[in-house]
Amino acid sequence: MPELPEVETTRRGIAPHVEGHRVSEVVIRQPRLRWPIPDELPIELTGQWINSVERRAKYLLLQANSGTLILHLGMSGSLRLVPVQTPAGPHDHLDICFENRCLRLHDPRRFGAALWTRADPAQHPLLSKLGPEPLEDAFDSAYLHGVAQGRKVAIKNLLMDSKTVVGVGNIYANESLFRAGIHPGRAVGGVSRKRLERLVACIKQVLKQAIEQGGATLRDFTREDGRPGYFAQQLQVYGREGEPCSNCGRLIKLIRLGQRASYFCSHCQR
DNA sequence: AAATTCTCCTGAAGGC
DNA sequence: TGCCTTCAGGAGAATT
Repeated sequence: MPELPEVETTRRGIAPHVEGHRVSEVVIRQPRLRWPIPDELPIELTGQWINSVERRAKYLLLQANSGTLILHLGMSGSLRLVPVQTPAGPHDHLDICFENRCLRLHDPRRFGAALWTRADPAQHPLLSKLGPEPLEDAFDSAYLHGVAQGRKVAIKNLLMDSKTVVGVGNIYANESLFRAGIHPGRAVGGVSRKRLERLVACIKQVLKQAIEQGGATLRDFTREDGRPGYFAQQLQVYGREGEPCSNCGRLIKLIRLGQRASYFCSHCQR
């Protein structure tokens, strides 16, 4: 499931094939996603040059002259670059075609999105209330300490709340907390400033490493050329219930926090 | 206000 | 083998 590293991997993969290229055709095959793909998208986007491909949280922003295509991969979405005229299969929702290639959005579970805005995308309702990017300096221990003050929500739930920090989904929340030695269910208000500082460092570290590895391929995610990401093999707790902790050898446990699977070592994480 | 639950959807996996 | 049930999950909406 695409989290920040997978979306960033996708961005880096498609950018060279998209930036500075002109859209020759837009084909909506199956408009039903989280929200319908807007009918006017082909008229708005065809003929436009894509100036840049940026990422905000898990959204990809394809910036054209008159507006921006906002893409989200949901949990099963992927973007592939395919030769023009490549036959489409099930769950291929959208093609953005250029001279030599088509950018194809594939999303079986349809939690993704493809939207168009003529305004500043940062002001779009989906983006305007997002917290800081985890890899930017604004996300530091002072900020997290301020957010955590007086709250009793489980720290893992706070990390996965996009108002706190964006891009950290279930996989990387679990991994970050393991690296930081913090129990995922701990009430966030009671975690010391020093431990929050370590957590911030671990979040940045695990996200950077995952990006270097091309993201983690679990189930559906593939890169723009169809290759998998290789970070899945580096995961130390996610999906490893019953396996020995890589640090102490005790068995990894699984609990549910906010309906989400939370994996941890009860010896190493307190 | 903060925290929790619900909801969308479909493929995979497990049970019998 | 095959049908049935359960589960996974991002994130906005609804509810407590």
